[in-house]
Amino acid sequence: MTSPGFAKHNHAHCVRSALSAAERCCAEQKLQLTPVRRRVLEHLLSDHKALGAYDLLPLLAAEGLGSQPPVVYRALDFLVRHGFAHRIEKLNAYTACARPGAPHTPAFMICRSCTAVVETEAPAALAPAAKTAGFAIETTVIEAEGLCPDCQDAPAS
Amino acid sequence: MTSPGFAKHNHAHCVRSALSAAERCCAEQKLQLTPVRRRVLEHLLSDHKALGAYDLLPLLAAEGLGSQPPVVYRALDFLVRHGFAHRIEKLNAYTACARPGAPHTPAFMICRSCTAVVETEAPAALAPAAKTAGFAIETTVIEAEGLCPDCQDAPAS
DNA sequence: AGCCGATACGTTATACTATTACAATACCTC
DNA sequence: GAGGTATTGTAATAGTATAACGTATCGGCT
Repeated sequence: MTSPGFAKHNHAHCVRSALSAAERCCAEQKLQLTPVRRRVLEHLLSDHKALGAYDLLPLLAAEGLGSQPPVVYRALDFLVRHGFAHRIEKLNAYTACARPGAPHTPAFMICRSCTAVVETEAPAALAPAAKTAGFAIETTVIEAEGLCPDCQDAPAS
Repeated sequence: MTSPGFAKHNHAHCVRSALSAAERCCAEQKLQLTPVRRRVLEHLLSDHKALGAYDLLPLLAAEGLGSQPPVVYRALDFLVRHGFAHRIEKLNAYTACARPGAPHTPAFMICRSCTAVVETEAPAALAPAAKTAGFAIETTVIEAEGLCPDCQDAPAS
């Protein structure tokens, strides 16, 4: 499966497959996909956008789950640590992973107009520079901000 | 001049040349390198590390300059907008630019142990993916976190 | 059954990062 | 020297994240 990009797609399928991949991974690794964690992941999947922790909080509260910041931060930490979600540094926000289960180094394209976020695979962009400098890379952040195809066509709103 | 990397270098020269480049640019473009802005830039240059806005604040206050957040955020905004400094998204912090005046797209290597930050040139890593997706890139964030050569040798402190 | 350790959740308080809004000042130009 | 622009000073507040503590639940063990 290639990157879906900004194109329309069968989103219901997209959500289902991500959720079942997460379930499978959790089962294999004896991780607990608890109600809080599951609901946070579902909210992140509901749309290809990034949500801030404080966007998620009222959503959880409305469902009778914890309504204090640590609840959602812990769920996000779990999802990020196990590769079911990613943090978007540029937005201080979080988005569901497009390839849960498969280890990968993601890169993101962020539309500044409609806030859509598309995940793609990161080329090893800094490997040569790191080698030269003797720097041992552990994690990489690659995020591009700009305009998605739709928002280029429909300019200022 | 190639990227200095993490190697030792003549830091006094490094500071002087960055400052005079900033002065030259400001003169050419009729920008004002005011005392607040100049001191912030000097603090950012003093070390190859990233400083948070709230690290700079007491430094300015000790010099009789403004001591409220907007003062330092405005100075940082000026420096970043005109290419004299960069924001490190991963750290919510700011670092002096290694090539002031020359337009460029920077990438960073951040040591998680000693917090040193080295700037290098960003390859156009996402250009192919963006082209495929029809995405128009405006700005790019590329930051690698890991261990610098020194901190690899001297492990846990 | 009772205990233990590990894991997750609930809650309070607080720390850290950033911006809005408005007043005061300086400087430049005409 | 009047008006306009850019900059700074200051107070208040918004947005993001974590520390610290207690409680609940579950599984394994004796």
